[in-house]
Amino acid sequence: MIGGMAKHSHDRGEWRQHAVEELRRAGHRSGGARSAVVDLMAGQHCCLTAQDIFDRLREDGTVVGIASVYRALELLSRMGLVRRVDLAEAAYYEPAHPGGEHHHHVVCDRCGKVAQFEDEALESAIERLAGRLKYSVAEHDVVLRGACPDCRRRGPAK
Amino acid sequence: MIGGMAKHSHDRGEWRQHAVEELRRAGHRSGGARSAVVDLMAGQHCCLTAQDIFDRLREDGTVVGIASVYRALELLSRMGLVRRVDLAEAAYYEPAHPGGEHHHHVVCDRCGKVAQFEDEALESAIERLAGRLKYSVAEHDVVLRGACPDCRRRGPAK
DNA sequence: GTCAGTGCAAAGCTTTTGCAGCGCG
DNA sequence: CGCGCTGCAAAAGCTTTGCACTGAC
Repeated sequence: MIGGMAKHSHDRGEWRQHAVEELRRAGHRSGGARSAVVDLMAGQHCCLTAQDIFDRLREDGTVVGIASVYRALELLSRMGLVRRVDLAEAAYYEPAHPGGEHHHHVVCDRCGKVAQFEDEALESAIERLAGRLKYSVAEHDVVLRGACPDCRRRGPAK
Repeated sequence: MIGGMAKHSHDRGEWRQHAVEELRRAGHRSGGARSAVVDLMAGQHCCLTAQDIFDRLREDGTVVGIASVYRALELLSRMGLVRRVDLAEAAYYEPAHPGGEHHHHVVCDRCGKVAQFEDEALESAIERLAGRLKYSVAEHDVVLRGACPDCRRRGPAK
């Protein structure tokens, strides 16, 4: 359940279609840069930085301005279509699935590798706790930090 | 290792003394800027940005370079004496209490106000979940986002 | 006396913004 | 054909780094 196994019930096209539809419904036109970002994001199950997205698009031969990548992510994020996760180095973005499907992240202290996990007990603890706060809680993020299996095996740091 | 049991009432001086001691024990000399940061942090129970610290020190008549504030926080953070919390706008720092006393944060989407909470059930959910991961988890952060009581009362956003 | 700690200024990064031109609808 | 989308370049934060100087030990 950690690394790269894509075992989501959602297939990529589903999210892509949903996103495109929502964008149009909100009155947005379909330009090249944002479409490219949406297409790329549709193939992701975990998080990428704006720079990652910019680089991957370029590798694929789709050259866009990085400002447009940021603008697209900002819009998608504001519309709830992507989720933004702020880590120390930069902001990461990943497709948000409407069904409430939902994961969080573990970051390796040493090499920076990010993995994801899901946990039902965690979610319900947060839900219950949120009900007791004076804030009306809309979202949440959990970030764990530690040593990934590789770094762990390589022995204590430094 | 993760959760604490009850909440200790640490007084400020206790943390300050502990920090000073640890610093000396690690072979660090005692300069003006870092001491000022330690003194200020000792009086905090929740998080401040580097800029906040810089400003408050200046208000108190203690003028230091902001680079020194960052250097002090980086060191204290690396030594586990302060905890660093990365939010969208900037990094926040707060004293870390050795006893495992431990809280998390709720951020208002609208006005940015940060509050804190503790939850035993949350801590143990995280502890249990961490045991199942391939990473060896050392730390964790939980950030909730939503509307604070004031913004909530002021009615739906925008 | 040495060398860690400090301040200032400059540089580095990520992210945002201004603006002119292009092209979707 | 108007206005939203885009790219470029410049600007705007936050944070780090280079360097010379000061002061703790």
